[in-house]
Amino acid sequence: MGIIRKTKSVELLLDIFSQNSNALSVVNLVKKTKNQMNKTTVYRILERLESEGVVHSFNDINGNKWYAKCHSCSSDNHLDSHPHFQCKDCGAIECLSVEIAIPKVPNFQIDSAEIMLVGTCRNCSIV
Amino acid sequence: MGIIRKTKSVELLLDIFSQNSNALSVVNLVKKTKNQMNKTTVYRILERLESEGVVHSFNDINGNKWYAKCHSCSSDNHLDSHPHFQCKDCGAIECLSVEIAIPKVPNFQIDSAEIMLVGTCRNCSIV
DNA sequence: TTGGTACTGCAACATAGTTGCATTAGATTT
DNA sequence: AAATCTAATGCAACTATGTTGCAGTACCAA
Repeated sequence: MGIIRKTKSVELLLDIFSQNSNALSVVNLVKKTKNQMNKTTVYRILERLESEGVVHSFNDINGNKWYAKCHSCSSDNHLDSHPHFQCKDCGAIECLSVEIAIPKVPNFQIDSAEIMLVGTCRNCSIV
Repeated sequence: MGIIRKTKSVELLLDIFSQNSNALSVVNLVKKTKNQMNKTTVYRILERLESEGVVHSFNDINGNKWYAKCHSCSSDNHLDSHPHFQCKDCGAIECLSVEIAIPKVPNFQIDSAEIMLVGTCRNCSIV
């Protein structure tokens, strides 16, 4: 597996990720790129980027898929077990660079954790 | 607001919840009850039960909606900030009765947390 | 420059969840 | 026990997210 080919679509998406420190929803990415590529292509490129360890994905509190740049992932190992923060006012999501210890629970074999913190972001709480 | 009327559909759903300690996905509930009621009714009853504090809802790692009985919620206040555990083999979800401290993160006003722990459940790890 | 194949676009599909509206059936009153 | 009010339901049509198959296109290596 691998990003074997650097197509224009791949480069556009990588560009968008490099210009955004926040996470991006697939819905948003499809909208942003609808003049440049088909939604199927967006979905497939994101899949490839994730399997390469370039981005990681997660679902927000509404069940929609989001992607964000990885900082410490590889293709074999998505180390990032950081929490995500979603603003309930504007909907934006940020990765928080806090390592969260996955709680040990007796009798459960836990491999990973999805932690979504919900609140009000800086911009929205100013108003 | 309130469950003003105890209809047969409401009682059937309450029955199903009382017979299950695990969480139930809406998809599953719609299937289970498709001879007794319309899927719209399932969605609307679950909404009402949630606003009453009888059940709480959350999304699984695939973005689908689940409901589980509340143990310490009221209609104003969903106190349950417990984590959920989803088995990646069979897909079942259990509420874990562990109180998780919502991490404090500087500069973020956090109101609630959705914590989904992913692993292998007892049944699936025996095999 | 040529050829293999990864990648893309398109159309059609799958599934979860929502909405409007006419009808039905709980609960309450008489 | 009948009348009444309106919450609750069924249905059909819809929206949105995400997926699939396949034919055609465009990367990249040789």
